[in-house]
Amino acid sequence: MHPQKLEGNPAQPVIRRLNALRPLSEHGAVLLQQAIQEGLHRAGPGEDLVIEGEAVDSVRIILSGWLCRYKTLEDGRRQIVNFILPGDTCDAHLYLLSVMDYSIGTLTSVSYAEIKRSLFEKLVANDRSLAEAFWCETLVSGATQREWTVSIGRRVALERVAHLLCEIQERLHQVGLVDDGSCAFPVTQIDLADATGLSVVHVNRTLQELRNSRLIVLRDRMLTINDLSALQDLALFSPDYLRTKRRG
Amino acid sequence: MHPQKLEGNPAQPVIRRLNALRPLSEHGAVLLQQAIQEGLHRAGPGEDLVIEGEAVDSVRIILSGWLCRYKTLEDGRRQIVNFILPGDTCDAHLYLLSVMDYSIGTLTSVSYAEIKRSLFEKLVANDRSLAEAFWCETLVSGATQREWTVSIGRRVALERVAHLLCEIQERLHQVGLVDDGSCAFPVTQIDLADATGLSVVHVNRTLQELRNSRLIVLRDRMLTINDLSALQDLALFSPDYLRTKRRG
DNA sequence: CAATCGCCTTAACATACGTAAAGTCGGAAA
DNA sequence: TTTCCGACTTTACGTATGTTAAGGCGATTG
Repeated sequence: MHPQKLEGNPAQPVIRRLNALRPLSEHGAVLLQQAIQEGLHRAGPGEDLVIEGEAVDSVRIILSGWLCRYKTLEDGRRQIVNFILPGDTCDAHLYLLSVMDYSIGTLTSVSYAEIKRSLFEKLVANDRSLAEAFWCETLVSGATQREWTVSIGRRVALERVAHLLCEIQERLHQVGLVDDGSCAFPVTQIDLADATGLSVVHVNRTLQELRNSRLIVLRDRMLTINDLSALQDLALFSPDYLRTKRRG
Repeated sequence: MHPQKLEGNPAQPVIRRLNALRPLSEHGAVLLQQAIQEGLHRAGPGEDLVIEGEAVDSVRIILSGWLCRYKTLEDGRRQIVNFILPGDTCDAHLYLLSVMDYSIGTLTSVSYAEIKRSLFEKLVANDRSLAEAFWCETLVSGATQREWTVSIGRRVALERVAHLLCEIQERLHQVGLVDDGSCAFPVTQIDLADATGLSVVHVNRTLQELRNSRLIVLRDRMLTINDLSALQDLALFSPDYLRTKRRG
């Protein structure tokens, strides 16, 4: 599947992402694109696509827009455990479990493809490269979750916020959504607080500090990282966990 | 595979655990036991079986003993991201990625089976129930990682420590290693601190508080939970994420 | 037997971060 | 236009948790 064939194709970020994890066969890419075309959906901002405790019977592939996975405690405390970005697949295999252990909410309006479990299983049965790519995605998402555990457990606020910004820009970069250090960043400080385990006030303080040291510009839902390597050093960020090289 | 066939069999906890995730075929259970018999190993306490940044080419199934997955930051800060208990499989599919994003260290002496990637792939290719069981294990471990993120991000110290104790006893219970509310607990307070994102001193304070309220007894590497439902309430613990029901 | 070591415990003190509250600002709605 | 609302910002203050330091105690070692 060559890049030039993908221009203007809504499946572009997905193919690009999966290809990076595990090169797709021509056949697999075609199958996947068909399945995506047939399952197109949209949702507005602030909607829940999946609710904790319910069963799901399909896989969703995000074509554009941002979402997050989150869990809530009985008393309302909320923790975002992951951001879901264009090209990401939600829950590629989670229908194997009986119920979801988290909710998925949209942060922006999103377009996505919903693929029924039966069709998804046919896809991965028919093309090994697809099956492996989806599994790699699940594994990388696990590695990301571990890194979040480290971040929240051991990084101080400044490092933690910086780390999250680095991660997001690295991931967007992989699907071609970073332009000269700038990318969309439609995350409110409330969301940022719920993602980092901090309070909103402290997230605000921390962002001010990053702004004052000229490391970032964050305004009008746009993030610009002025000095990526300085920010990465500050955050103790290494992109390895997000960059899976193909392996024999 | 009936329980009575497993008495004194080192593979018992593994079969038991996988069976709960996805009932194994007789054929699959036999294949697995053979593979385990042929790959038996031991390690002492305080050893690293896997080191962050290195490649692995095999899967390890823990038969007895405790381990943990951990990551370290450049300056030495360390975060345990998971405990690995008897019956658990390490990294069932992680050889798909090029390098490990974490280390695995032993907390006690352990016995385990090491299965080479090539053999493991034959196993799962030959028996669908095995393949699905291992994938379910990976998914449950992902759900656990998310719960840890919530715990560290949003639970206060007392809840957090209590939650960890509940999780561990639930998991040990599933493989038959809890006897009347008591189980082994070979985790130092240093480890506990690295797992909860707290300092050792504060872990100590927190344990004192749990002891003083008569919820637990923790002494000589043995943990007894006196009032499980009180502890679970305190921790906002729900075992759902660890209890995967089979699904059609 | 003394010496050492790892782990646990406690105390005193420091601080990163949370909470509460109020004000600003821009965009959407009426 | 006016009103409203959500998000951002800032201040003042409180506290959960971290840091440093020291002592105890059992197990191991020489």
